[in-house]
Amino acid sequence: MNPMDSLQTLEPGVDPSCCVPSGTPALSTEEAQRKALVFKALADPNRLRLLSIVRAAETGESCVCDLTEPLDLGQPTVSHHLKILVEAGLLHREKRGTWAYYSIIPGALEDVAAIIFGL
Amino acid sequence: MNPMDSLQTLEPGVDPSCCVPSGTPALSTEEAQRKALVFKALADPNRLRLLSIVRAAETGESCVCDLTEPLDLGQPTVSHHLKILVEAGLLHREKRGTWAYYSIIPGALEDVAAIIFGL
DNA sequence: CTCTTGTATCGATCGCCATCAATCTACACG
DNA sequence: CGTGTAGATTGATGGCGATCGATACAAGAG
Repeated sequence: MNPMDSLQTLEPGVDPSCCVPSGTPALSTEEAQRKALVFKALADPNRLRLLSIVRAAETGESCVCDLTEPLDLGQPTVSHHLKILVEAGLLHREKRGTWAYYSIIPGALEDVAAIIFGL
Repeated sequence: MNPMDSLQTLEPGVDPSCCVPSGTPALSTEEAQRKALVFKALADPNRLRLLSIVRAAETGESCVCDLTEPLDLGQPTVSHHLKILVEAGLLHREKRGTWAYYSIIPGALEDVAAIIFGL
């Protein structure tokens, strides 16, 4: 479960799906599983709202305390959702002092769109 | 649970999210839930493979019997996955004779990408 | 060092979902 | 009509995930 490993390694040059022969479908089992991870992260309403809030923030980043209230969720739950978004390669976590600031990784949303069109 | 109702009504002109005031986050609860439905449909490896196979088909459509084998799943399970994809507004189902043919709804993938960039 | 505050982790619970076996429906063919 | 086949539906089951309360960890304030 290596963080920062989902979107980054999605389309390496050695991707065997570029010219799939036959027998196996266009998408291999492992590829499908890896790509599904990103959509799993997006498949929760509260996580979509988290991304929306973080993205709409003026500074481009938000700390957990700013995210707990508008979602009407407990702090552990919000922290859990943020972790999932980080592991999916969508959010970046930076701890400054007591607070943890989350921001959208540049290009992450474009990468997700690329997955969709690359099906 | 009205089929054909997920992606089609995603961006009507009256979408209240275009100029959200404040207080509530950028994404309302209902909006987030509706948009999450599409990603839920994409959040399963086997469903991603289904989309991939249907999309790669020469005729642009496939029947269930062509999809059961490459996925190594039972026929009821494949039928279930296809239903979810249809209800998400991603696949179109057309029954001709004994067979049911599934094809990707034109513009559906573009609509999903629009959701991502419109967060 | 102690206290407080922000955040992460743990453990448990509950509901949803993926899957299968069995059954049902619809259609084609004699 | 009966038979066979493609597909959908149902019911049951096992596992994963969303949520919470409690707790642990980290860092600044005093």
